[in-house]
Amino acid sequence: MSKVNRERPYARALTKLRDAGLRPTRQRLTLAKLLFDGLDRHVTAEILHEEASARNNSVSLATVYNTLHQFTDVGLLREVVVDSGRTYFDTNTTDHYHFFHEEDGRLEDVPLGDVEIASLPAAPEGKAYSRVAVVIHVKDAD
Amino acid sequence: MSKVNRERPYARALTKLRDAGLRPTRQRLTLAKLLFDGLDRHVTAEILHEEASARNNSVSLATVYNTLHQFTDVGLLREVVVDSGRTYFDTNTTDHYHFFHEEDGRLEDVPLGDVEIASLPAAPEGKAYSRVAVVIHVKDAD
DNA sequence: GTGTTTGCAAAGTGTTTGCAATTTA
DNA sequence: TAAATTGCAAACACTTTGCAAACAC
Repeated sequence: MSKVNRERPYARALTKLRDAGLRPTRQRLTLAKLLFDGLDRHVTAEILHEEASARNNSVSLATVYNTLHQFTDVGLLREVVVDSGRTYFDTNTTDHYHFFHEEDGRLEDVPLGDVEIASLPAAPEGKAYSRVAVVIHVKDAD
Repeated sequence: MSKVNRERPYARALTKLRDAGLRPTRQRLTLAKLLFDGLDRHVTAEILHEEASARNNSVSLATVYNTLHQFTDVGLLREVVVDSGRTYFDTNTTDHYHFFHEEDGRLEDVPLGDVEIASLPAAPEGKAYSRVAVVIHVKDAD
């Protein structure tokens, strides 16, 4: 049973990489295992870099950046902009929104169905919608 | 008549600063005149710095940054996050949303009434809403 | 073996800060 | 003249890049 628990994340990561056409290198596997653990995650390059180091699977920060962008390019991740000066990557690539916790800079998913947008303005002349980003800023209640 | 046209922006800028309790220095007046020209503007520090220089009213970039933050602190401006790595400041401090033009990084106001949000999720336990940011990304239509 | 990937260190952006000189009230 | 403000240059945080060494197939 311990064998199964150890191997499932590895198999999942391997499949993700193979399907995306990315060589399953040690570094990519390390990061993929950290990212695609089954839960929706929101990470910065620095956090992911630290997590890899903490597991004795160090990946250089430059490679973490490069890998996050590669994963984004092939659709495994999505970039989220909530903070100028820090880039967040989201493992949930489906349409959805976010809570942004102002106190600690944490992001939390809000399912698409939890926000009902009844009307939107027409797109400007010659323009088409690309996507609608909704960030609900929350802070500690009094 | 030319006199009136030249002086009105100056008077408006002066009033803005006085009301905010900021000393009307040459630099603040220059930036206030550029910002509060009656239209809603979305600027970065670099753009504003260039505009001041172009009018032979140079303000050092450090002062532009400091001034934008001071204006924000006293409520004359609002910060908008749409792009990690670049801070935009908005002269429209009322509640409203934005179009973000993906091609050129330009921001455009969307009046509050043009977006109707019929429902929102409950704020997480112990949290309260701070504000809801809506950014409608648009791109050139085919 | 050959092309891909990695890691380092250097460079690049956008932004902030310490402090002496200047300006404002 | 006392306190606030400015501008410079240096420091900063985050990110990207060039290139030689290491790796995957």
